[in-house]
Amino acid sequence: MKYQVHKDKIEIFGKEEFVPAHILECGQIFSYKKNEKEGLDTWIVFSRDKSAEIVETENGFIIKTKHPKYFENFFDLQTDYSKIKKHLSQFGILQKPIAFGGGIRILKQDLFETLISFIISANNNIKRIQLILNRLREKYGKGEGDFYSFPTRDELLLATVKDFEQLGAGYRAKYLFNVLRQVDEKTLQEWNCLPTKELRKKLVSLFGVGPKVADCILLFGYGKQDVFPVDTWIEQMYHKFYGNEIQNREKIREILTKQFGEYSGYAQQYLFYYMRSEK
DNA sequence: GCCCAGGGATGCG
DNA sequence: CGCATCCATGGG
Repeated sequence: MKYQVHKDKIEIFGKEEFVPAHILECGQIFSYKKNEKEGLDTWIVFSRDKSAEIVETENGFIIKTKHPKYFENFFDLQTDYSKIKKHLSQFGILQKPIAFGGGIRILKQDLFETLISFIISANNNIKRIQLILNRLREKYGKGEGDFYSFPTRDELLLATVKDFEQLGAGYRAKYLFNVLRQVDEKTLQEWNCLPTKELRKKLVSLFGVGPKVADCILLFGYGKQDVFPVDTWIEQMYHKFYGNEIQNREKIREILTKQFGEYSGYAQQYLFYYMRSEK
C-alpha cells in the first residue's frame, strides 16, 4: 500500500487496504469515536496518551496526528495485506468475510492498555466495554486537551475494587485490582522477547486473563499472528461451518490455529467482523 | 423474566 | 485432567 509520512499527518493512497470502519469496528479496539463533518465520516482514534484523526479524501485518507511515526506502526502500514488476503482466499470459508472486511488491518496497540481493556471485555458486550473504558479514562487518565489519556498503572493503583465496580466493571473489578499488582508496563514489554507459547503462559498466569483474553493481547498487543482468539462469535461461526460435534473452546482453538497457522490472527479478524455484521 | 455479550475463577469428582 | 457453577450489568 502506498502511503507517505509527514510531520503532522500520514497520507494514505487508495481505499482498498485501509478502511477505517473495518479497522475500528472489527472489535480489536474500543477507544475511538466516529464523527460526521459535512456529510463525511471522520474518525478519532485514541492510543495511550496519543490521538489521531482520520479524514477521507478523494483518493484515500489522511491521518492527522502529532505522532505520525507512532501511528505508522500502530496502523501496521508497512505490512502488505494484499498478500495476506490472497493467501487466505484459498479457504472457501473466508471468501465472503474478506470481501466484506477487506480493509481490515491488525493494530499494534499498547500492551498495558490492551491488557486492561480485554480483561474488561470478558463476557461483556462492546458497547458496555467502550462505556467502562471511557469512564476509566475520564476518572484516572490525564487531560490531553480534547480527550483523556489511558491511565498508567501507577494512576490505576489509586483505585479500589469499589471504584472499579462503580465504573460498571461488575465482577471484573477484582480482576483489575489484582492484575495491577501483578505486572507493570515494563514487565509486559520485557515479555516481548519470549516465543508465543511461553508468552501465552505468562499472560494466562495473570488474574482475569484466560485463554481467550491472552490470545487477544498476543494478537492486538504483541503482534503475534499465530493465535486464534475463540469467543462466543467464533464459537458460533465454528458450529455453523464445521458442525456441532466439538463444544470445547480449547479444541476449537487448536483446530483453527492448526488450519490457519501463522495467518490465524488475520483469519480470525475477518471471520469475527463478518459474523457480527450478520446481526 | 430470560438470554446474551470478544470468559474466567473456583470447586468438585 | 474435564466439567459445572457462579459471577455484575444492561440491552433485546
